[in-house]
Amino acid sequence: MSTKDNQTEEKIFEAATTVFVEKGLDGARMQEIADQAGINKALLHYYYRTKERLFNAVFEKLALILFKRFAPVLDANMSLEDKLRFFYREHIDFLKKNRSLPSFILNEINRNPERLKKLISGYEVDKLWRILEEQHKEELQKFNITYRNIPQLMTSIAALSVFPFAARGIFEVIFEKQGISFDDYLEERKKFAPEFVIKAIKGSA
Amino acid sequence: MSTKDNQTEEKIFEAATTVFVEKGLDGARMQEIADQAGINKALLHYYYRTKERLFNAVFEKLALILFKRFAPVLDANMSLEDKLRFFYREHIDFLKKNRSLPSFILNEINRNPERLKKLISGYEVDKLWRILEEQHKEELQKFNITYRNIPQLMTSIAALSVFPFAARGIFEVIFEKQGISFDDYLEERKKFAPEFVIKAIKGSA
DNA sequence: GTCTATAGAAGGATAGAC
DNA sequence: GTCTATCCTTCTATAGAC
Repeated sequence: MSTKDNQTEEKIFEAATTVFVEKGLDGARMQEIADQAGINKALLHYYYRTKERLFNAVFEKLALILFKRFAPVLDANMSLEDKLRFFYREHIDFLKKNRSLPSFILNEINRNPERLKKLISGYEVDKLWRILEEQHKEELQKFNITYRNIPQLMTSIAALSVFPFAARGIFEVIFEKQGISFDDYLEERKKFAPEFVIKAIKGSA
Repeated sequence: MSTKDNQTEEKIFEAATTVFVEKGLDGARMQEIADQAGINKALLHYYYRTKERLFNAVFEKLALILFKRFAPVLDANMSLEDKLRFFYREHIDFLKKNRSLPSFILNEINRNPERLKKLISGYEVDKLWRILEEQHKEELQKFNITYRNIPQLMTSIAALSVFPFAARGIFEVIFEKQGISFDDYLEERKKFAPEFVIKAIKGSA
C-alpha cells in the first residue's frame, strides 16, 4: 500500500467514526461520511465495499478501546482502594474526551448483541473477575464480598463511571436547569465515585 | 370518536411502541409497524400523518412512564433507608418487565436532547432534589451529604438500577459466558443496590 | 486511486376508490 | 375508516471515464 492509500483510508475511517458515533448505524449516511472526509461517496465503497463493513471496522475498533480501558488498572500493584481511585480518575478522564462513546457502544450492542459475541469470542471475560478475586482475597473476605456477588460489585463500579455518559443527554439538560455544570459534576465524580464504593464495601465488614 | 377508531389507533400505537423501542427511530420501518398492527401502511399516515409524529407520541408516553417511576417513592413516609429498599425493589421490578425501555429512552435523548427539553419544560426538575433535602435533612447532615453533592448521590442511585438495563446487551452476553443468569442477577440486585447505597452513605458519617 | 453519473431498491407519503 | 396503487425522494451501490 502506498502512503496515499493509507491517508485516504484513514481519513475515511476517521470521518466514519465521527458520523457513526453521532448518528448510529441506522442514522448515518454514506454521503455525510464522504463529505466529512472530503472525498467522494464512491471512494467509500472502493475501500470498504459496504456500509456494514465500514461500520464493523469502526465499531470493533472503538469497542476494544473502550473495553480495554477497564483492564490495566486491575493489574497494577496497589491496594483495592487505590485501584478504585486510580480507575475512576483515568476512566472518567478518558470518557470526558469521548463523551458519546458509551452511548454508541451500548446502543449498538443492545440492538445487535451478536457484534459483542463475535468480538469477545477469543477473550476470557472472567479474567477481571479472577484478578479481582485473587489479588484481593483477604480484603474482599474482610468485607464479606463473596465470589457470588462479585458481578454485583463489578457492575456497580462500572455503573458509577459509565452511566453519567450513557445518560448524558438527560443529565446535561437537568443540570443546566439547576445551574450545575456537567463538567464540574464529572470532575467531582472522580473523587466521589471511588469514595462511594470504598465506603459501601467497608460497610460490609 | 367511535369505538372502532380507538381500537385501530391503539393497535397502531402499540405496534409502533414495540417496533420503535426495538429498532429506534432511524431503524424502524413504517411497513413493519403496519404489519405488526395488522393494518395497512396508509392507515398509519391517516392517524398520525408522519413517522416523526407517531414516534413523538410513543416517545413522550414512554419517557413520562419511565421518569414518573422515580418520583412517588420519594413522597412516601419512610426513613431514607427504607425508601431506598422500596425504590430498588419497585424500580427493578418495573424495568424487568420493560427491559429495553432505558436503552431506548437514553439513546433517543442523546441523539436529540430537544425532545427532553420539550418534555420537561413544564416540570420542576429540582423537585426530587428538594424533597430529598427537606424530608431527610437530619439524616443527610448526619452523613455529611451536602446540598452540593446531592447530584452525585442522585445520579449514583439511578445508575445502580438503570445501568444494568442500559448495558443489558453486554451483561447478558458476559454473564452467559460465566454461567450466570441475568434474571438471577437482577433479583439479587434488588437487595444489593440499596444496601450498597446505605453503606456508602453511612460511611460518610 | 479518484471522480461523475446513474442504476436499483427502499422507504415515507399521498391520491383516490370503496 | 380502510384499502390498493403509486409517486417521489433518499440511499446504497456500481459502472465507467480519467
